[in-house]
Amino acid sequence: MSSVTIRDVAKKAGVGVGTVSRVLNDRNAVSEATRQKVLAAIDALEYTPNLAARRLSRGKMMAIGVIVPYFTNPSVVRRLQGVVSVVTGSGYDLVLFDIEKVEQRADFVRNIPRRQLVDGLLIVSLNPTDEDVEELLQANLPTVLVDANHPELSRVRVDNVFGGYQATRHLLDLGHRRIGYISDFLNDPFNSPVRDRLQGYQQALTEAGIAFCSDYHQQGVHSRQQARLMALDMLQLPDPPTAVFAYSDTQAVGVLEAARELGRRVPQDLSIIGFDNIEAAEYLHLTTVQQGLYDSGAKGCQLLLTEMLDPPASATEILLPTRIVMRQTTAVYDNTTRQV
Amino acid sequence: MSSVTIRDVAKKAGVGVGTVSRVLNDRNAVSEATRQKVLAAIDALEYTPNLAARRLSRGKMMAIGVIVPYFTNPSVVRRLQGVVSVVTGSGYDLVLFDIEKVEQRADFVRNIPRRQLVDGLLIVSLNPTDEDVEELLQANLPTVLVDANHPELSRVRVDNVFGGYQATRHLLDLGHRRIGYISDFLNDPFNSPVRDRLQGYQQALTEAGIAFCSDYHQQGVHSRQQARLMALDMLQLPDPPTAVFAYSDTQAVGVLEAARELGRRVPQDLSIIGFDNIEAAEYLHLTTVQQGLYDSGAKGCQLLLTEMLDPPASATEILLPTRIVMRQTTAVYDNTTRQV
DNA sequence: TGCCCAATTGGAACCGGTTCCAATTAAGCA
DNA sequence: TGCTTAATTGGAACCGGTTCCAATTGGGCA
Repeated sequence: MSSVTIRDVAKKAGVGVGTVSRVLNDRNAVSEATRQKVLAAIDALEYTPNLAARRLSRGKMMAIGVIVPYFTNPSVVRRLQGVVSVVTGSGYDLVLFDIEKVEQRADFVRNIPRRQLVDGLLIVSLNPTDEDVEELLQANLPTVLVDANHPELSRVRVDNVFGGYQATRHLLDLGHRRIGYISDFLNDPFNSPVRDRLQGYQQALTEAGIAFCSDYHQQGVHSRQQARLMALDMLQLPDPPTAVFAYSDTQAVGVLEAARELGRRVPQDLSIIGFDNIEAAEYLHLTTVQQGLYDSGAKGCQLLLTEMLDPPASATEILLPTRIVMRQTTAVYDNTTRQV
Repeated sequence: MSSVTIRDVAKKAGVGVGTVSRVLNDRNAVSEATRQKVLAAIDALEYTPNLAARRLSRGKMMAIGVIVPYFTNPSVVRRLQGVVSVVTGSGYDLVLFDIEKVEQRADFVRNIPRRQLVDGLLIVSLNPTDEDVEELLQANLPTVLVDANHPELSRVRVDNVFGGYQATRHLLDLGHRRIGYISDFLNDPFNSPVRDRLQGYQQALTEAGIAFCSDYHQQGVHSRQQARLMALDMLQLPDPPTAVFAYSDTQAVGVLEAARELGRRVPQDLSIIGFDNIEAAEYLHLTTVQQGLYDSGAKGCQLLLTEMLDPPASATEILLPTRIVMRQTTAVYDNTTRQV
């Protein structure tokens, strides 16, 4: 509750407030003797600058905002961890906004710049609309997208078309011909990776001379449970897929559960590949497409800090690589040992 | 970059700044006609109050801080989710501090109250020292602990002694007599649950007339990998335990891996029980002691908001229940079917 | 009609920093 | 020694709100 102000310090040290401020901010136009006097006074009074006042007069909030959707999603949490690692020690504070409902999104994106709450903004796994971007640019608020895309904003992401291609190609290379894709809803305007990966999936199929079969694609809300239900359906088709590509590891786990329920052995009877390489993937021995979740957050945050210092002329794009992590849920398609 | 201020609005509306402020803050001492004029001016100028200025003059930051250690820990993340759910929509912003190194802790706890950055503080899974508490109380900063303990601070937690007792008792009830405990380091001053659960474990053993055997307790840094190594050791003792109680689900997964590596069937040859009931526990079919992770965050945050409004005379404690969630990693001890 | 009180309203002072400008001091040089 | 210039320093003005106090207005009542 110490409301000792800079004026108290100035009085105690027998100097002017400007001098104290200069000492606090390391402006070097202060003689060593004076500096020592001021530091002594600060120490004696246990003075700490009031942040709100500093922010007001500097016009900077010394905070960066992070907008995160569906905080329950492990891949989002992992990206956030990357962000946190960079923010901690940058001198900025991290203000977290969670979006659980679609309506909240517009509110946040609109209000954050207006409220002048933060000096920079990180938007994770959420595609902004053109109007959002307009608003952001007009407010002159440095913004970086992580795992999201818009031509006018700087961004860190992966090539999801290629990722989907890689996953599908991996299964094709193992000899699979009937390959399912279990995904989030395709028509979610804020989630473009789901469409990109489908595109990669279709590209790989086409390349292999296989026609896309709509029975082999199911979409639903993003959850293990829902993925399980969709997989249960798909695996009970008259001519079920021998391999499934799941949009996320979370969903792949649902597929794994469905397979177990139906008595299909993985990988002998069914190959499963996920996407993300979340921590659970490792101990479930799930083959997956790895993307640098943590890195995307860290890199995005670094990029933001850089751009806050000197605003770039145009948006930069950092593309992180994806790669297959082979574990034990995919195997060569071999009709002779199959039980189904 | 609209720097339209309250004075612009006042001029435009032809009223005084005080009146505009009153309209903004819903003080009802404003006539309807004036209110309309002001609102029209606000609309026309697209005015939004400057947060920093408001914070400075009100002396409130409208933000709550959350200190979180080891953000990588799934149980911590889950608690944080609970916190986020309550903060969102409370009108407060959430400022997140991550502590990865022990040295950081003191810095944070010391500096946060001083910097007057937040109006309330939530400390998750980190026991404050007496000095920390002294500092906090002196700064008059409302603080609530989540999954941590100190008699002078309000807190939301579980009875870890009882939780440890429950877990061990469950194994004893299944007929096990050689029961291991795999845990974090006991001497970590900031982690008391690890000692509490050990106490419960020992209590249950004593009650069953079983002497505590130090070979059956291993401690190490909190990670799946380390738990795996410790389990590997313990399971290769001449007279290995038939059941293991792991301090956390994360560590239980490590034990699960060790068992698999050694060819021990779970639960036929080895029973494993974890603690927390994190999401992964469900799809790994891990028997565990459930504690309301999400709830603890939500309740803690609610408590904090309440106490920020009217400071309580003394600290409150909310004890959340724990209960066994039986899944498929524990079974009756039956020597006849054992392979080891 | 005149007086009193309550409801509104205007605006100065304040919150606690930063910054800029003018003033003072000291150093450098002829 | 006198003058120029650079280095320090003090402190008023400012950032953009809120709040309090004094002033104005209008209604109710005798």
